[in-house]
Amino acid sequence: MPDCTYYTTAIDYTNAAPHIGHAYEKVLTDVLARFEKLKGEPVYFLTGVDQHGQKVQQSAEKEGVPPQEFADRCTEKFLALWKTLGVDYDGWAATTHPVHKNVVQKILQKLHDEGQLYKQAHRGFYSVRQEQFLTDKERNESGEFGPEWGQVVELQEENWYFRLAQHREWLLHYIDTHDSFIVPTFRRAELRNAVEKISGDLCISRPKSRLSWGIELPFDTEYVTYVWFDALINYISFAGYLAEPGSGLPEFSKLWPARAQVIGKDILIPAHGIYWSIMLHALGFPDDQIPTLLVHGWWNIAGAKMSKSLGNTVDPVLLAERYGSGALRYYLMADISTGKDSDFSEERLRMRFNDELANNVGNLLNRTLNMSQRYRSGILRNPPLADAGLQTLSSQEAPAAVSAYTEAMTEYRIDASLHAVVQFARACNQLIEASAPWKLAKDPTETDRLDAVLYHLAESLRIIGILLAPVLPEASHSIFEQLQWPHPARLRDVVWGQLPEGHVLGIPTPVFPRLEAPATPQTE
RNA sequence: GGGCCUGUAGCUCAAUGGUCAGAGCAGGGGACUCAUAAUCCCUUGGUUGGGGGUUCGAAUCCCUCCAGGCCUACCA
Repeated sequence: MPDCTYYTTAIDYTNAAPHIGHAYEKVLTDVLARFEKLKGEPVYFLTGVDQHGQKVQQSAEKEGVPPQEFADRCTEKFLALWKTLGVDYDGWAATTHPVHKNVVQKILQKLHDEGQLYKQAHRGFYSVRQEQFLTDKERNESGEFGPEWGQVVELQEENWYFRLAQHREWLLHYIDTHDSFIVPTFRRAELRNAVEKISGDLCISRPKSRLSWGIELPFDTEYVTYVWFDALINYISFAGYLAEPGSGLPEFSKLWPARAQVIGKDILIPAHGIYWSIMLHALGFPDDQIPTLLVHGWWNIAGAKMSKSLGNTVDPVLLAERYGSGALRYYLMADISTGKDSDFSEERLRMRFNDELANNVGNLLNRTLNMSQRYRSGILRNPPLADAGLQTLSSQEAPAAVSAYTEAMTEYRIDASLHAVVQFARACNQLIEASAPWKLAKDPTETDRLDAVLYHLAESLRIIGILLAPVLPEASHSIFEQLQWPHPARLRDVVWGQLPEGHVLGIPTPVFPRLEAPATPQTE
């Protein structure tokens, strides 16, 4: 068991600007990492960018800039977005980094020396214009390659192959005996069927004449390695695998295996489920060192048919500007159940934010502090009082909310964990109605009851602030400020009764101002 | 062609084979005034896509059909 919880995300390809799906995956992983911090556990969160490859090379040529410059420019957009969204990673995996290149080459050499790689000629149809070999998939109805491919010639080319098929039986057995390999479980069957159909090996090289923007094969310098042996290795190269002394990277044995590798459903088969697991196995990683793949779904675009002509991607930068990064983070976490798809809609973003955060949680804080200031000068007292409603809140509803939250978080069900928090806030609002502090305030004999109600509300809000921290770190901080709770968010503080007798609460300011529909909606 | 997922209230989604299929939003009615025109209570709304089957019992398991989505297709 590693000492430190390690999470990775897929690394994004630096050929286009980030969209909502990129933002979702990183926020999801950020929330998981922040939850570990909330528990006080060490965590290492790695994300990054995949900068090599043919598309980057082509796009750079088109713009007349060196590929590194093109990749860097695109990388900036991702870095800026993570900053805006509060994605707080510990390690940054950029595949053009020398440390990474070095590890990739060591791995290639090792596999080469052990006979896992071989060179073989392939004969096929090649499109000169598109600079790629064509398969039967590219043929049209009449069985020919259409004019979009330009001149098509039949030629022969030698390349390096990885003995993938040799590990097929191992992988099948591994899938069958390791329930937690793929989360959610319904993806296992899909992967298993794909593995059973593995027939050939994996081509892992491109001749430099066709692709120069990549990592050179150490044993055959006329070639660069292609995609998978470059990109996938980031998960271990930046975690300190085979690192030189003094590299400044983490100690590999403390991180590996990762608690989960967060990826989209589109890259489970074949990339991660097959190539990556077999690569690790071939490198000698034992079965208990193969990490869990947490496979998330996609955000589909509502009304896609209508806005197709406009290009229906959703720009997370624009959304964060319009609604704030907190609102966007909350929506992305609350409105999808991990693993499944969901429809993206700005209207739902506003609806959920307004209902659950502004009206429910935010207003709860506001009315509580306001009543405390108005009736009791903000001073908290906790008189012993036999009141069934208050007792239920403190001894049943609060602990139940915490345990439902924690359980859901542990199972990566962020939506369910947020639901538990919102439900608890709702119970607090109900308590206010039932106890009507504004009436108690008018009756001098009810002072104790008034104090007890306010104390219960303040404690509940303190707990809510803690639980919201992974998803809404800024809002959580501002709840604490208004409560004058001096500690950072820590899960151990969810124990009831931490606010001391005589504690003074702050002045209320809306933490979640209601969102209004913009004049020019993006996706509605 | 092969495979996977989904189909439950107007919308978004819940329900280890076991009370009467539940929440939130939206709709309708009412209450309250501490609060961000917020909150609270009551309420309308379902032949669980159709049809068979297994079972004492099915939204859940099996078969089949329908609809939608996704992956994959001797590969560079």
